[in-house]
Amino acid sequence: MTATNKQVRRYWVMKSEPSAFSIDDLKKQRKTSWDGIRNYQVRNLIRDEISVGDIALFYHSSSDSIGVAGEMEVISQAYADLTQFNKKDSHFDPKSSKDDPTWLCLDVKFIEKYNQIILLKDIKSLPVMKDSRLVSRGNRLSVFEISKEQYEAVKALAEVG
DNA sequence: GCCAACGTTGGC
DNA sequence: GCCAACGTTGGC
Repeated sequence: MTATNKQVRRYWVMKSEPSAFSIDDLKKQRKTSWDGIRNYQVRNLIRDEISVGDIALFYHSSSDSIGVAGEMEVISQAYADLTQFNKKDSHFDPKSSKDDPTWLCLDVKFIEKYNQIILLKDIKSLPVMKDSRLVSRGNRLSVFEISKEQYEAVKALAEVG
């Protein structure tokens, strides 16, 4: 066993409607289970691609100020999302079984809330974001990857304020 | 396995 | 609240 198993940190965007769960909610709770994912592409991403230690931008969608509200860190691997088994939960999935759960979630912890939301319209003006899902119309993935350069460009917008 | 209909997402 | 985009479902 050599000490060369350190992974390169990857960067993600995770979307949430702030009326359901916002950066302020995460700040208060310090960490949360990012559950309710009901899209196969996103499930496969969190299962196969996202690692503990990765960074995710917290994106507020469908709200008065659409954009990136802050940052969080992934603190667990993917595991079974319990809401799929709860009949009273809006994410209940009658086709899923406990032996072979269809849906997964993972845990994230609060890192930072930006002083102001980095608005989508400002993100769109960054050349480095041109081909990102973040600015593409009709992007329905609630979790997707961005490059380190893109992450840094967005973060720089938060710092100039 | 194709593809039209349907349902949901999400920016405006 | 509208509607375009697009993932999912279901009939064939």
